[in-house]
Amino acid sequence: MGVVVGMGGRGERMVGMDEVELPRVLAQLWGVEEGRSRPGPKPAFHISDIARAAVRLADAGGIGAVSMSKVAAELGFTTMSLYRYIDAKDDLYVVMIEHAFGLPPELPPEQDWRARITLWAEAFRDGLRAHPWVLHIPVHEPPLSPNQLAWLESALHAFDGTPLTPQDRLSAMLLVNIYVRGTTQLTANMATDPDEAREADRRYAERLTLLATPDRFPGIAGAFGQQPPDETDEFSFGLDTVLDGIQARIDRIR
Amino acid sequence: MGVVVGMGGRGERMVGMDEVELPRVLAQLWGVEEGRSRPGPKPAFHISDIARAAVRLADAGGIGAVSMSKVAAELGFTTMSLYRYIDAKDDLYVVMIEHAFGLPPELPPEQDWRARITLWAEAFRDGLRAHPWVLHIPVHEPPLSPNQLAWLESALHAFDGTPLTPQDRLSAMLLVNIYVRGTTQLTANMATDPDEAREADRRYAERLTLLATPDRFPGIAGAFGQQPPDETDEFSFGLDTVLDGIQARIDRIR
DNA sequence: ATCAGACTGTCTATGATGTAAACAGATAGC
DNA sequence: GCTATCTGTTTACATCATAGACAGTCTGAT
Repeated sequence: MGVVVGMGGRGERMVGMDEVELPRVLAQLWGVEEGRSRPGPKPAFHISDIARAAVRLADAGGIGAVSMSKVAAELGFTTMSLYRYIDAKDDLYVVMIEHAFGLPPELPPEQDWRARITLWAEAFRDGLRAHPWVLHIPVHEPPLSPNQLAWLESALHAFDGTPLTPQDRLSAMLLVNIYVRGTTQLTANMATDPDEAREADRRYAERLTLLATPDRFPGIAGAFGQQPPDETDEFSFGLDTVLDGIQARIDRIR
Repeated sequence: MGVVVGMGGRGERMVGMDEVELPRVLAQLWGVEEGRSRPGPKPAFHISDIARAAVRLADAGGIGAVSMSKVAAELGFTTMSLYRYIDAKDDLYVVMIEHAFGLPPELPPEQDWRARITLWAEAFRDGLRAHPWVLHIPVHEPPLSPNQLAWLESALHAFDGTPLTPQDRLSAMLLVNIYVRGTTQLTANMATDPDEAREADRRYAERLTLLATPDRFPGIAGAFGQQPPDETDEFSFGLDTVLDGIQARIDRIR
């Protein structure tokens, strides 16, 4: 069992563990950072400081407010100092998400799967609402970081006690995950300022009424003509529909 | 009924119609471009040429391959010439999506809602698979362009004949829309080259096995341990679950 | 105690990028 | 023909991600 540092296929810096190469970020997040003392000056800060600063910037000004130089400035260091801790901007996104979400909620085992996955979904939604910029981060690869996997694992456990197969649980989890992401993206208006969000909604309704006239787009006109339902109700209403679908699948097995 | 050109709230160039201001892109897409002859040289090309060139670039090299200068070069013009047709990069995205998707499929009225929305979902999925970069475009505002609204309208009509209220139909449509986007994003591996996609899948499985050990993450290990199901089956399986949920809602009304 | 080598933060530099401003030529209606 | 307006182009700038070289700092081996 050795540790090797080298370059991966796409020119990434890699840390080898047991023959399997991991990008440095993942190795760091999983705590593979060997604690042994090494020559050279002590690091002035830690990858988590970077995450904290970046999340602070993103919470305040959206993902566009996060740049290597701005994060570095927030920490009081030069831009290039960040590269001693993080190999690339994409890796910064990984640690940001990891830091913003933390660990998933505890799911009470005494409740049924429906209550549990609902709890999970609401916690996920709350996380996304608190950090809407997460939805603007381009996803290139499936999750491998500790907290992300913990959330995944947590959701899968919500289906304990059901007759669903492991793959079924994965599909079901995916469905709920997708649903929460999707509605939050469309519902929680993507503006940093709430006033601006309200204004954007108003403008959208105005333009839609202008363009989607009842003669050309009767369906749209009908659906948007009424007043919009409460945001939270809308969420659980849609989620219930998804869960009804999963329930139907369970019933079909039994 | 007059037309006014001015500046909107966020400094956008606007074209006023009936008191409601529209960003120039939307006005162009909706064909408000007054055909009257004007002084000055004739435009060398059209907004749709830009869309075509940009889509070509994105299809070949992903959304990252689309920049104002690359698109301009593709057309044989200078970068800045594009700004005579398009106000900003975000507007380019709008016309790209509009051009890439075109009109929605015709939904056969003689079939039931389930067959119709399935057809719609599959067409949408096919569009996303043909132009995966669409999923990488940051969405700041809800859709207002002609083809996008046509797709929306089309999906709503799939529920004709059901007892669902207009809002219910909107929720149901949203659910299907979200589902297709979500699965496609996670399923259709986001690499341009299929070989590279397979390689990425292999690497992911490898790393997941390393990190998500059965003792720490039994759920994940169990779900990913088996071999992955066929992509298309997976799609319809999940979609059926969503539709079962909608069916349950219909049943509850009846 | 010394010292080589590894590691630190910084400085400088490069190539993209999105877009503003000023410009010279083209053209339609007067 | 004149003038206003529109065209594509040139030049310019701020921002960005990141590579490379550098001088100082610390540790472990000698």
